[in-house]
Amino acid sequence: MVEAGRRKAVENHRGRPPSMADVAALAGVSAQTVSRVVNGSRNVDPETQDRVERAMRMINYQPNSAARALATGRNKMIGIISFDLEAYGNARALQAIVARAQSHDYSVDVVTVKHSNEGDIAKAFQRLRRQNVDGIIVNQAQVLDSFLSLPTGVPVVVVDGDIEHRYRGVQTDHAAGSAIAVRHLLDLGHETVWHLAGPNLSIPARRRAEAWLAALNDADRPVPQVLYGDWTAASGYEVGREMARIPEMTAVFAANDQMALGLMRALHEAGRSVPGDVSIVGFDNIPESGYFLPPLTTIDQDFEAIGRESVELLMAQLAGTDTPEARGVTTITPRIVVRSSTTRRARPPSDASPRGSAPRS
Amino acid sequence: MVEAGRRKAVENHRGRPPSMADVAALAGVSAQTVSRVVNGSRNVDPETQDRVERAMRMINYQPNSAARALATGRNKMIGIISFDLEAYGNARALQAIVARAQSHDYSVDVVTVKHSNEGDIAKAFQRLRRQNVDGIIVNQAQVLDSFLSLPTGVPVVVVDGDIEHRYRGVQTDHAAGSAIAVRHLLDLGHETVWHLAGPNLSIPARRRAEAWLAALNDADRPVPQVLYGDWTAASGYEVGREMARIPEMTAVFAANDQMALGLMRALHEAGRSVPGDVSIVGFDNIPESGYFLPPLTTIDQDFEAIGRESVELLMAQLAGTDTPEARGVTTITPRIVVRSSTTRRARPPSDASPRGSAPRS
DNA sequence: CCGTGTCGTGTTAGCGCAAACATGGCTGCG
DNA sequence: CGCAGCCATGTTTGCGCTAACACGACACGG
Repeated sequence: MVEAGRRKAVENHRGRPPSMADVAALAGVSAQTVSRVVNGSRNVDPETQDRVERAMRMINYQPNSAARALATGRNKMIGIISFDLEAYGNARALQAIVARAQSHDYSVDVVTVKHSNEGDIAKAFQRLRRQNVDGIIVNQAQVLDSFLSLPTGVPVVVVDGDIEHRYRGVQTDHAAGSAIAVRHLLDLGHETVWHLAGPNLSIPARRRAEAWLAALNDADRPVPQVLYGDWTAASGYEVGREMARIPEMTAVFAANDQMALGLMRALHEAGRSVPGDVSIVGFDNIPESGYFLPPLTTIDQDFEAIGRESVELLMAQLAGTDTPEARGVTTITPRIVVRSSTTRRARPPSDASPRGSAPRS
Repeated sequence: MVEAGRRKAVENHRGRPPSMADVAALAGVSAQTVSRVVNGSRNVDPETQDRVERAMRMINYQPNSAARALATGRNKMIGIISFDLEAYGNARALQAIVARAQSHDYSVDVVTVKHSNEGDIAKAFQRLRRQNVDGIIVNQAQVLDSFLSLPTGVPVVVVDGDIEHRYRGVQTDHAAGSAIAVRHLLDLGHETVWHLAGPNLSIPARRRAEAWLAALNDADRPVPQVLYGDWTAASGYEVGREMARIPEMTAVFAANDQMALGLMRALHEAGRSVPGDVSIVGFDNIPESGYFLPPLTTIDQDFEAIGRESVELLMAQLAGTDTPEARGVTTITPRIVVRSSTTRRARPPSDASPRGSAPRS
């Protein structure tokens, strides 16, 4: 009986969910008036509005978004193309974007892409276009911008993508973050700073590596060879075992916290203490990094800001308040979080002892 | 000119994307025949099919999913309700679900819920219903099952939810995993095992705590007081500072890896070595856990299986091949990954002499 | 040679909604 | 007092697609 009542509330006599026509019949008005109430049109008599709203509640009416989309051409839905969600940064950015979109009453169609080759990304775009999304946010595109010339027909915002393309973008200021990290280590008296980089395909990884190089050049320091990981702790550990054999290495800037963790373990196993012998700075400020041994000094990215800005940029384009000529990129500035993995260099470079018999193999 | 050509390919003369009618006109057939080609109907002359396909490619036709949804009542879209994506397990499960749904050519509408109170979840359901999703997967519902009696009108699959409800479910066998963890520690000679639990609101947390208790009772061991964290490393650290003051504590089962990390740091600061003085087992096997100091013994969850099973269960219901009476829950068995954070108890409870003064780091 | 299928295709109608236009009652102002 | 203008509401139409049915051509068996 209760069950029957519940069914009744969800389906009308035609065995389908209630439509505007059902509401209209119940409230004694036309379907158009129901539509006006649903969409908050101003020109509705308060009493009529009340009657319609009561009728909607009575049969538990929900607007049909497909019909609305068909009639208006808009869907109140944005698409997100995202890569590996196991990566903390990607998941965080996705979370922030979804939350922000919801606050605008937009739904989110998420497409994940395993490999960031052009074919897979083109397929992702096509899938989203079929779903009639109103706009697309590409989260952390790890490829060059060639795919971005695909005709999508909808506004696109790119997060941490290549700056040279024709779409709106949002990005963390990787260069500023890297510069702060390098500066921090140099200020602690280290002769130079080594770099454990992310995969060269990744645009953020390249930006961080370039900024590290620039910061060393600015300070007129020797530039050690770059070593590459793939963002994982495992790769940090592998590369770290090689790095541990370099005696003159006293400071490392790792391109993310996971690789820093792997590096720390490798150094620990090699008997080199952090920060006693080697100071380390990470990037991302993952929630665990404050509890590593030792707690990691790192660069904090503001993912909330990335979500906020990317959605707002898309909304502005949807509303037409964003001029097409404004191809700018919104930049989010990161900040350093100093913990215990960095310290003043034990043997200062100024005195008689050999100073940094520079790079190596 | 190129630009104009591109526009032409995306829009027809009416300033809208090309429709079936446009394809039909170009191919010299009716719209219905185009529909048949698009949907792979068998009763189409190969030559006609070829002509239609060529026409579609020529004007870059994409079916309009809103119109299809309106006409058929199906949307090729499933909804996912997910909680905090910063939590590794949630992000992993989401990733797996999305990937699996895509392989069925279903799109995914993701709704995130900040607080798992009934109101917010009801809103999430409503939002998905408005978007006309064909089915819903609730990822890691952290509440009791009262909300699950909401009339949704579509099939629902619950991941790690309460087993007592009327929907299909998929879950990791938290009980089995916890039992393995406790058994592992007892087998190493520990008198009993302490438990650092997740928040009591969480169903997986409660299951793990209950299974820990049952395992101790089965082995007829004393049951220490449960201590609660909130899944974060920070909470593990806070609780850990208290735990470090309990001298008789030699083994801890932490309900996830992050809390285990915080606990390890607290013990380290208190001068108690892991695993020398205290052995620790975590849960989840996050990618970083193999690089903690020491590498963490933990219970590995098969998130791929969770994604696979939950989507398949939903697809079966959509296809009608799942009988409504079959209200069972698919269970995924986890496995232990033994690393260095656990070792044989240094001072065995029975004899006098210390046997095997455990290795360190 | 005519019924009965089957196959390829066309025609019609309607899914639920909102844009555009129509209508009729009322207000306000010269 | 009469007409312009506005307000609340109704009517018509079509968004793009597919279910259901219609239709002609041809095949085959009795």
